[in-house]
Amino acid sequence: MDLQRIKYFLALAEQLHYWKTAEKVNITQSALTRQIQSLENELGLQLFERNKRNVKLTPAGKFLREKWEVELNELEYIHQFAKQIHLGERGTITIAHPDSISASIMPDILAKITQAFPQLQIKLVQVLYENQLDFLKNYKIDLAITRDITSEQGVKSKKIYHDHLALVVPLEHAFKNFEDLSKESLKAQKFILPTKDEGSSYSEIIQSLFKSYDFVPDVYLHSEFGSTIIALVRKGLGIAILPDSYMHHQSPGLRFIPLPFKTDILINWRADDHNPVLANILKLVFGD
Amino acid sequence: MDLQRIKYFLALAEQLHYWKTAEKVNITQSALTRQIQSLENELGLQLFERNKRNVKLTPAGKFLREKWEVELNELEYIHQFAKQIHLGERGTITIAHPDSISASIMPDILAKITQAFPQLQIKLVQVLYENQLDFLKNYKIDLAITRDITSEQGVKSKKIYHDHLALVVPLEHAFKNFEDLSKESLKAQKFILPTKDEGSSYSEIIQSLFKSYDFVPDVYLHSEFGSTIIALVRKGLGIAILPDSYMHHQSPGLRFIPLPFKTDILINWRADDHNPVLANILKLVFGD
DNA sequence: ATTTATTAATGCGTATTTTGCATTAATGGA
DNA sequence: TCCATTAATGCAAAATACGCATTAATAAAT
Repeated sequence: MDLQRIKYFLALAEQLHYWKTAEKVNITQSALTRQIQSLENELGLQLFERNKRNVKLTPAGKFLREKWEVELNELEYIHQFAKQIHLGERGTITIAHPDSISASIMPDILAKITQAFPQLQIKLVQVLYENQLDFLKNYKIDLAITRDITSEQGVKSKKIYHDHLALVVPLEHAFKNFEDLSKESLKAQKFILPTKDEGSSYSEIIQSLFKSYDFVPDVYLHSEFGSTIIALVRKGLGIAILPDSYMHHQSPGLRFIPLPFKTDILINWRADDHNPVLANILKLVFGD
Repeated sequence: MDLQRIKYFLALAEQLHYWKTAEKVNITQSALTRQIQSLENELGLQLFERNKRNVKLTPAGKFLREKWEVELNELEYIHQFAKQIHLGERGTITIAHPDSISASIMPDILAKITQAFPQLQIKLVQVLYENQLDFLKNYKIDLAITRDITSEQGVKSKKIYHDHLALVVPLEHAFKNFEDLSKESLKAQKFILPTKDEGSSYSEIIQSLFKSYDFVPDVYLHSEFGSTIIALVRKGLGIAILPDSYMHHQSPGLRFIPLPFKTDILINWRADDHNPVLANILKLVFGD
């Protein structure tokens, strides 16, 4: 059954006149007659009571007119919706991101996305560094924003940003600026650092920082969670090294001392993910 | 858009394999390929991600699969329903009938109808004799069961039953049987009769009854409503002449004395009413 | 009662669309 | 590197839809 036929039927049901209806829907009266006839045959019922003079809906015709009207509208809406999905204007995307950038880069990115595609559903999740790739490959997340460089097969990666490391100390701490740091002064400190992860570029940068001062830090606590580390530093339990993005969090009682070490922020996604939503978001993130 | 195409799509969305799907829906793989292609063109979106080896739904395809499944089921249900309307198995019919037969013929008729067409909606109404034809012609009722013969243009009529007149008296009344009636005994009575209606065959029969005894009755009260008349008779306010169908009503305290006068019960309907429900009901009523 | 105007149905030739067959081209696995 | 699998495509045939002209039925006008 062709939906066009149903549209012809609806037009005729309104006009109740073959000629006028045919003109209105831009076919000849003969074609309209046959369309209605084949519709009736297909359904095995009569839609119109008609003689050579009058056209009138049968009870079944009246019923179908009402129902089809609704169904056609629904279908049209569905098709529009599907088109939006196709264009990447509708849909859901799950993004993992580190806590550190949740007050700096993430708000920028999210603002861009919601402005350009207000219909998109965005799910934000936090995933341990070690799980990110797994989650990506298993479709638990679609996009991973991370500080780790990956050369995993099937995962594409691109740098979108960078920030610097900073030494985080309580306000009353002796360290005021970068020049206060030395092998000796550092040796006296207790450190709270991120979980040491083999192959994590972020950890490596911190290691190379310590190497540049030629000493091994006294690390008595590891945490993957920046907010935990910050809380501990504020309580005077040690000092930390964190990306300076944390300065954007509201963190009174702390001093950030910038260090000359860059950390990259990358965005990872499945190479074979053809979801138009992803394409749109990547375009948006790389666009400027 | 052809619904058949959507069915092909749904089949392919399940199998994700052109050859197998084509076989299943009894067309060739080439035809299926083109059906899907034209569906995609028509919608302006991609339904499947495919290379020469794999077939996979796009997000829009997934969405449409889900929605179309529902819509197609709805449409199928609607078409079945319409078919039932066409066959006169579904629908509504409004029937007017006199109060007198509501405990005798009507239950029989209604039992027949609901047994044969359990899905039918029947509306029963009581209409004054004088309004019946108007209501019929103005589509307020579809069927009028009445005691009046009509030769109205455009209204068909057929006798379906007859009953007899009966004299209705209180139990303690002197009249016990037909032989007690005479010109003199009748003259002493007060009568409660139906509203006298010009051209009403029912009234005419009652008139001819009185003529056969050659007297003019003392009628001090008219009512169109049999139940009213019966209540008045029971209270001793007079005697009445009613169809003996009223005997089927539960009416203690009354005696029905049968009279040798028949009244016909007819069924009227619009000659140009092609509602299949009506046809079915007429067939049922006349069928035996 | 007869004529006229209107209008849905239909026969027929043409145009369009769909289909099946055979082939091609891409791709994953041996 | 070869082979098997499989979606896409060129082409001719079949099916379907369409428009034009005509027909037949009927309501309105005379």
